[in-house]
Amino acid sequence: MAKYKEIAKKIKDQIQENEYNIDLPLPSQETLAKEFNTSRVTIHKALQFLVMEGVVFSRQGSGTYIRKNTFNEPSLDLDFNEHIGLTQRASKKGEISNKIISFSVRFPTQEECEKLLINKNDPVYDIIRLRLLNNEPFLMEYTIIPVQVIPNITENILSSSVYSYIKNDLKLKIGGANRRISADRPRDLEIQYLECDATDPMLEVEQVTYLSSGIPFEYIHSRHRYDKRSILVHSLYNDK
Amino acid sequence: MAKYKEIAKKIKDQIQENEYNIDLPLPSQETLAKEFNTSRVTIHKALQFLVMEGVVFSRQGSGTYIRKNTFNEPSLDLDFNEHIGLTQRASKKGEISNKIISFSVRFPTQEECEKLLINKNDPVYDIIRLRLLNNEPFLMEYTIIPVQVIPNITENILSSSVYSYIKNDLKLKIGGANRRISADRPRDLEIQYLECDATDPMLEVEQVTYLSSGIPFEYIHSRHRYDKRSILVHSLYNDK
DNA sequence: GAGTGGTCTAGACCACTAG
DNA sequence: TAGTGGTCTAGACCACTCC
Repeated sequence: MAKYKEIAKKIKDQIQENEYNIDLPLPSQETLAKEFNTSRVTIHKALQFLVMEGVVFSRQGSGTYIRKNTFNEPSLDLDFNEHIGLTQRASKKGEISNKIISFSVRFPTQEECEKLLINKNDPVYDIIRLRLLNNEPFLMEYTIIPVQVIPNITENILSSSVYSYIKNDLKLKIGGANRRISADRPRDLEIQYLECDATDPMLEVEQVTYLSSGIPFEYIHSRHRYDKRSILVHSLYNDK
Repeated sequence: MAKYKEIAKKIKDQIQENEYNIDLPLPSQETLAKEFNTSRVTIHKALQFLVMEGVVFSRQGSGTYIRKNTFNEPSLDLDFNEHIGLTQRASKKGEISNKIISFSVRFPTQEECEKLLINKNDPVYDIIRLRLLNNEPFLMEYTIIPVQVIPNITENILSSSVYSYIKNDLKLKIGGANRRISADRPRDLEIQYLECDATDPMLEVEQVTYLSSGIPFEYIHSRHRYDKRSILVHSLYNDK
């Protein structure tokens, strides 16, 4: 791991173990540079990294301070600033399991071609899964994956984690995702499987995920029970 | 403005004007460094900035490529990666106006004290506004602002933009925000003002906004008509 | 092996904050 | 005015990709 990330991790750990006074600035970059036996630029980069994670914030001329975050208690939140897949993410809160509702191969729709940057003759997997936490259903996921990009998907893989198949078996890296979040009414399938009422709102996340090569590899609609899920986002503003 | 941000802006403009072949990598960092008459570190920083904005992505050993984004057509999206306030943000799409439903001063609740890091004796503004695009209501906003942090708020300011009052008149900088997004049923007030049905889902954003000094200055619940609003987020993954 | 992006250094200067 | 973080440089080495 890069030195600046290691330093960032150490500082973060120290913050979480209350080794710094939360009301005072951290030691200056110069002090930290001596402490970690490195250059100030590297310390600056480490702190920058923590700024992006929302752990600290810096004020030119004043110092770097610990950020007192607001939404960190919660129950079943999905934090887009944590960079891990759903399975690992939610497993902190309990036992995640998957139920495969359907699994097939077909040709893509026009919209799927556009989102996944493929041709209409490139077959895609069409997967519908129900996801449960401690055996309680909380989300339905409609997944489209191009066969040529992620080949040889099996029911076994779908029951555990597609992400670890991609990372560990195919040795591919995941680069990022674009998401659109909205609210909607439930469909019949969701009323049935999520055991919710026809008047219950749904929280929908529409998402295209990319490999680090820039190739999109999945187009997902996930629809969440509104009472079991919320999404955390934190933003920085850079404009003057 | 910092040199690396100026360069980032120029490169971004060039990309948007199709001055680069979208399927080929950008010129190498070394080439760009010569072109912009600067060091490679500065070019690297500029490209890093564009990576964070989701404009390009880099692959070690290969090059830096233009990202073909997926959700950029839309109608009334709120993009958390654009760093501007609602008023400017949505004004691209039409005429934004505000209707003040109520405006008062009171002592904060326990929860408001915790989110805003204030004491129970520090008065807060309590503001309810209806926001309209082209005279059609699309969101209701419940805002709590500590009087001591943002003093002298008037109905006039509320009708235009609190953010520009903070930036232009008070000369304060906005640092960032934490948000929680969820879905919910509408309340009576929303059914009335947003002209929606009791069974319509609502998209809710709960948000604490900070000044660049780290002091929280507003705690907002905004509740959006589900058919008029979605939220865009883009994420990068850094884990190996 | 040649070319690419990622990281690191040491030193410098600047912009800003606070006493 | 002293101390802080923000930026920039020139040069170096490494890890990775692609031929």
